[in-house]
Amino acid sequence: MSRYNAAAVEPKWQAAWDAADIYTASKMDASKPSYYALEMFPYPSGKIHMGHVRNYAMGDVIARYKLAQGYRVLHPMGWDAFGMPAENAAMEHGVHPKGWTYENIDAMRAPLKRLGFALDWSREFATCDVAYYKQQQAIFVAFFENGLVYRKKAKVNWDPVDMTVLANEQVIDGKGWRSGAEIETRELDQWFFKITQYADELYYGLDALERWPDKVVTMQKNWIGRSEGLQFKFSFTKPVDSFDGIEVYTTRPDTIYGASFVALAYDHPLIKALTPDNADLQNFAKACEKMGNTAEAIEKAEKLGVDTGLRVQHPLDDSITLPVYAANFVLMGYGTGAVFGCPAHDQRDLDFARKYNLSVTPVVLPTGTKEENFLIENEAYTGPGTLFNSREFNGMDVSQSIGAAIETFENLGLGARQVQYRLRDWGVSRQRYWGAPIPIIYCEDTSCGEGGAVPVPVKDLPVELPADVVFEPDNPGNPLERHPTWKNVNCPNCGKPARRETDTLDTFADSSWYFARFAGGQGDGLPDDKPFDKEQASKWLPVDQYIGGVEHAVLHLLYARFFTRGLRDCGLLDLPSGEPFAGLFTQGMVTHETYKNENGDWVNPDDIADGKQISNGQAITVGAIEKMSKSKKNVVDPNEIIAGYGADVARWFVLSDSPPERDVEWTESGVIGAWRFANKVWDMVAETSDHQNPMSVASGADGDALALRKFAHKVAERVTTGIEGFRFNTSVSAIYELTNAIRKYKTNDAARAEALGILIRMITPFMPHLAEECWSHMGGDGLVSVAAWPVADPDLLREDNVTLPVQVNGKRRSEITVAKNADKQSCEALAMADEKVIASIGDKAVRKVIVVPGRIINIVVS
RNA sequence: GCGGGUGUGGCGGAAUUGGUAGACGCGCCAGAUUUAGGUUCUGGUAUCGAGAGAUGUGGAAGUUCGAGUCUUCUCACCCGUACCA
Repeated sequence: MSRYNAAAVEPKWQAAWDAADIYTASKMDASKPSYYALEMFPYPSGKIHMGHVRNYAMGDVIARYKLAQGYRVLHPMGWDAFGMPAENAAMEHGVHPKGWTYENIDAMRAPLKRLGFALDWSREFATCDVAYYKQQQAIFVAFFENGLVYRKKAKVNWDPVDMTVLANEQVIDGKGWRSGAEIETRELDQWFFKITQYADELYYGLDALERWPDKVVTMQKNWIGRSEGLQFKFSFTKPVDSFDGIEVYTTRPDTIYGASFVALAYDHPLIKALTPDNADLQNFAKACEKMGNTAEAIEKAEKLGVDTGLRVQHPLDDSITLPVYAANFVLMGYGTGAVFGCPAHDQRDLDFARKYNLSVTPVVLPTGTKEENFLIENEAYTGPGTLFNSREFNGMDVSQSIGAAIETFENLGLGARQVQYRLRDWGVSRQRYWGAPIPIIYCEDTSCGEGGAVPVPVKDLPVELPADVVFEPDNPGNPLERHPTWKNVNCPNCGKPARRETDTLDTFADSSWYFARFAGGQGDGLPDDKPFDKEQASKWLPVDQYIGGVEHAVLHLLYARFFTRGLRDCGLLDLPSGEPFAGLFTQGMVTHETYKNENGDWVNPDDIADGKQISNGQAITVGAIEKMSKSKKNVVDPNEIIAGYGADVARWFVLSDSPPERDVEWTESGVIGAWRFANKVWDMVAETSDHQNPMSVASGADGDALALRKFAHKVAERVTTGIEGFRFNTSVSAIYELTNAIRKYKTNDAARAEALGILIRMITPFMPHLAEECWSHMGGDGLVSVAAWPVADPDLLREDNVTLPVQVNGKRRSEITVAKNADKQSCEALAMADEKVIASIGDKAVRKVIVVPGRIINIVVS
């Protein structure tokens, strides 16, 4: 037999696809229905890894399947190319971020092409292309003009050594992840996108996303954190300078009669006003600022506070007064930065009350509990129940009393219903070079523009990154800031001296609209005078199927949902729902065993033979199965797999066995299995020498030939539903079964040709090169990549006879074969006559016989 | 703590309206062919039992003629999140 030679076959068909130009959306018949398949575009680190292979292989199955079904498919590829690693490389190796990035892109494009994905490369771009960030700046200006961008002072994590702002994720135990320096909190002018303007829409829009994983929807809902409650004001018992009360927010206004104190954040304006004259508050503020914000620190942190000496009146009974505390568990960033404490029904408040000997008055009685038996000790009761100790609310159920309490406050003019969000506006200023410059000019005349901030007129865009910047490892900071001339400009408004904003945009902005630019191509290219063609983009969007890692469940996917709404409201995009991705799939990771030697060092699998490390002979221990990562040395390089086994084998492997949403473990034996399968398919086709048309239909077949046809059509049905349901592993196993069936069927006749034709077309989305080679060998017309998807013939799916299991008391004892439409009586008669059934029943009495036509027969005896 | 998810052979996993549990692949066992080297082919492979048979989907209970699937409780692991008022 002849071995399938992937190394020779794969480039041949890739060239054929290129020559026929079959994956370019603009070349496809515009009258066909359109389908937009997209995988999250890669960061050009320089190397593709197995995670990429799996991600793009999944998208490719969808794209090729839809192509075969007659859709006009857009399946583009590009590069998420701005970001820190390029600047780190610049500092460490003295290279320019731009050169480093474009070299990496070239290094990654080649293996992606070798994998044979059905990608439309005509729309390729990198987010660091001037043409791209020029349009991103235009979007920024449009957002600015539509009130979606503003500037404010904000607290940031400032690294005094690297001289930059760090994201929260980059602060580890209060120290900078790179410099190790103690991080300071600074107030800096920062640009913000007004994502909170869409908080409600972003929240409720999630409910319409039926083809999103529940998990992601839940995570986004939690992130947006919508809550409904009451905001009202406590009045002081004695006047306080320049404050006429304390605004608090609560979701439990029903527990107002259980209130025993009011607590404010240490940085609440009222506390700040009191602090200069109060040593206790000064110490307290220092302690609060020091307190870590790691999960562990918060867990352990004791509920602490300082009595301010101020007292407020109970809003519904001014004879009751409550003490006012500064407390470390109240956050200025949420609600009003002030709360009332109801210790009986909130654990945090209870801990605090016990510490400072404040009263605990229960006001919610759990259903079925007697008042005299209900005691709050060290556990607050947060469950449902009936109000008591609450005057006008007594006897109400918690669920109705919340609304009643809000109404009471509103009627008395004391407060109002209020919706709160956890979501904050998106700070986009980064003190970095390798990003899109924020297109703002600060005029020396602060009456110009908005406080001197003037957006760069669209005609003056792009604000291009200067090439001549210096990266000094000892002087990190922002090279744009250090550039001798770049920031010096004249105000576009009034011509007075001005300076450029030297901050660049958060790179999450880059990935928030790239899918629209892909979709908004015109003719052969992407427009240079606008972000995207409105008509084209509106036609393709939303993306029909988006695929990527679950690590983007919140930030990227939320920012993109914000951007499409902003683009819509700026009139740039016609997308009423505002939703960029109609279907989302989050795929699992590619994992691999890890290995350690006697020193406890990670060992590369290549360096292991017979349980010993080749380079030094040390014994190897097999560790946990983990995500492939350089640090754990458990990475398998896709290039080596492609070179050794071929792209098809790599693709087939990452899609078989594990369900797509779960992790798949890369194993050598699994790869060999995939490789053997590819060879089996090729052998079957290769021995078919008389070139029967793979599109043929063996309509006259009977006997074994008919059985094979029926089976092939059944498998076609299963493979199709597997792909539709994102269960590629089940499609793969169905394909295996068909392969086994064809191999057992020895006759080289029309039925076999038909079954092979179905098989080849079904493996096309998974192993397109092998499929083309087989198709060509069989004498199929044109390219199988554009051949029609096999549709099961309903006549062949229908079975005339069925085998029914016969149970006695729920245990399977025998089986009978009956006509599909046999009536209950005849089924029962046949079952009762079965020898094994008779033996099982013995001398027991038959109580009941259940016949489920086409399914099962169960005989109940006793 | 809260939210979400997952638990099925030696392993990855099938079983999508409650109806033959273990498809398919890997591994393993036996045989055949070939033989130097990622062969190929045939058969077998949940567990206990010689056998008939019994048991079996993390555990316990329940609903049902019938439960991997539904209900309640419970255990383990994974992911997300964190003083959100």
